[in-house]
Amino acid sequence: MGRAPCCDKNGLKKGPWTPEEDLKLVNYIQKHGPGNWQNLPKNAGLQRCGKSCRLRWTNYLRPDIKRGRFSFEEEEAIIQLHSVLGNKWSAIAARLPGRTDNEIKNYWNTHIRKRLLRMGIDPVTHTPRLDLLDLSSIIGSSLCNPSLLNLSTLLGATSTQSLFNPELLRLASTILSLKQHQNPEIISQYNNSLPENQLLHMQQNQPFPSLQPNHDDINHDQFQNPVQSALINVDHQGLSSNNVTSTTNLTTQDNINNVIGTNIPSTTLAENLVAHDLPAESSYFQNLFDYSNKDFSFDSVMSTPSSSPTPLNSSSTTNVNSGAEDERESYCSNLLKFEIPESLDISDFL
DNA sequence: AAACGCCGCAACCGCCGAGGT
DNA sequence: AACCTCGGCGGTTGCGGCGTT
Repeated sequence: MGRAPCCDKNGLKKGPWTPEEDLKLVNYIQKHGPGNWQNLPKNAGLQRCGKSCRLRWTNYLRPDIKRGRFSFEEEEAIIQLHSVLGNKWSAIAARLPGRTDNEIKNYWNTHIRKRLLRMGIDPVTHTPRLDLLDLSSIIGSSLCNPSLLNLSTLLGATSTQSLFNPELLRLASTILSLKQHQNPEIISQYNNSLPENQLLHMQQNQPFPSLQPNHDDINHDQFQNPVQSALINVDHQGLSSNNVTSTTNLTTQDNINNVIGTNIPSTTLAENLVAHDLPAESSYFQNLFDYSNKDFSFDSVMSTPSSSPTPLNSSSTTNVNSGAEDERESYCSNLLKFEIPESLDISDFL
């Protein structure tokens, strides 16, 4: 393990520590305490530099170090703390008893960071970014489970099953914008059925405003974005499966595929979470969605999901970590599924 | 079974700030 | 004020293990 000795200047050893060296270091510190690291190796009879001894002690030999896999709670804490503190590993480690900054840094770089990237979440800003989304893995996981291929569910084929989450909106945004460039005539045909003001939203092709957690200065007007308009238009302008199948034999999937010109399987965020091995009940994602939800200002208009036994908490901008377990589950439900009541006229909110 | 490539992680490197002289 | 030492921190490296071909 570790870097091999690259030099041996000053007669000091480098590279992996032997059990004998560890024993010497532990014995010395147990007797005398760390004290001056510069003098420690000489006094302890070690052919190491003080820095090397300090690192070995703080990162490996310290008795209060907790070894082994990170628990879900620890992992969640790391993600949340990182969203606040950034790469301040020592500050994060200070809040995780028994874990060292080096261990947390390694775990972040080898596990969490990659997982966030796969999910299309920028590990630096903690905001959803479609350009980071590993579509191939999502598509792959969807292909393995044909039941996930129901794009009509994603885009709200029935008004009681509408799903709204920023990642899917972002996905749809890019798909639509890409196809707008590739097949402008198709988009144009589709747009002909839309009111002018809604058409404008779709053609603006602007990126989503950044959904930065942990900031209070959320712009509540940000929910008026072209993607959301587009998706709501899809829902309201006759692309629902009921309307479509009543006039043609095409399914909503077919219609969407016609619009975007390709077969894009869909999956819900919950399925993504499962597929990427991240616990769906993570409050990090509750928060992430919470802020997205805040952006969209939908929290005040959403009704209780029919599939959820827990009423939607109307004050979704509160700190989810301080709530009781049922509240946590409620937020989880909100994270994973948004539903719009049949009677609700969404255009009122646009 | 061997070769290859990827991944995890311990350890090193270089920089920086605090404190002492 | 300038210099030096020390400790801390974040970034990077590269070996060993493991899975895949």
